[in-house]
Amino acid sequence: MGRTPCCDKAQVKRGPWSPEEDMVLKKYIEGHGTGGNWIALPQKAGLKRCGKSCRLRWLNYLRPDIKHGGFTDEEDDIICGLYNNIGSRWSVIASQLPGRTDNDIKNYWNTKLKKRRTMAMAAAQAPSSNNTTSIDTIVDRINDFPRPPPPSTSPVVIPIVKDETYTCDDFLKPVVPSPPVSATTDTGLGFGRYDSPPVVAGLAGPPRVQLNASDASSLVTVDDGSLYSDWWTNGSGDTDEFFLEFGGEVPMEFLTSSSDASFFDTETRSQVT
DNA sequence: AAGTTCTTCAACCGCTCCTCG
DNA sequence: GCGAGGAGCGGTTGAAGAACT
Repeated sequence: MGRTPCCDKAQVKRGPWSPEEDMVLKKYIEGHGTGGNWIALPQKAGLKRCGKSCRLRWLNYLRPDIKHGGFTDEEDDIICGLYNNIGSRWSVIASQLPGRTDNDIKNYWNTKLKKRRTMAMAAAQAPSSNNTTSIDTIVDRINDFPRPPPPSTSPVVIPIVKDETYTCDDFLKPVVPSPPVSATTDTGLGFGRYDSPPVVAGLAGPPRVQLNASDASSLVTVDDGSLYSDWWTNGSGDTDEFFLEFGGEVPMEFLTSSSDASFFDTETRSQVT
């Protein structure tokens, strides 16, 4: 038994809204308000639409003072900065941008800003001409990487945007301070997803980091000729995001192959296939 | 000019959260 | 305290138009 659907899909119209439907919905809400009940609204307004569809149409398109497109540089910076701080909390980000909807911002991020960030990451990581780089450089790059916030059970604090300066072009500078570095661990610096011990690729054992080559940033050859990489991964399955905290002296020591998704055992420091 | 690929964004889906009885 | 139902949210899809070959 699934849950009762909010409306009968066979009875409601779907797809793009016609100007007539827009007018009916707009006039009804302007005259009566939503009544705090979107499910009942379409019937009252005489629309053959699902209540959720009406809500979405109103909030994302018909609502007064909505701005579409034409994001300013300042808005770009705010979105980038907030994404850096709180991740894909589009509704929270939208609340900081008057006239913008979460859907608009989400689309804008996915089509424009995400690409820009990817390019910025690639540029920041481009190996030097002799194809080697120092460990210090790698540590700097890793520290400068934008990263999603660590999981937290504490309430989300909405940043006060006006008191902070964000620049998209300078997006690699983290707004969130990096976690404190332990002086005793020598396992590198990075972050990714933590897979609960019993369920990673059917293997039991210690925690493992899932590395997904498609999301991993480029490997870098360091002075001694060995390969290093910071990384950013989406992982898959039932995973919990976490920050791996590594020491500052040796940033990474893993992953000499960048082929398909692989797992890295943080305890044995070996790749698990 | 025609076909193909890419980009954009409105809309849908399914999930979680919240409220109320 | 519990369950039902509505609201809200984020991820994803797909149609339409633009750009490219």
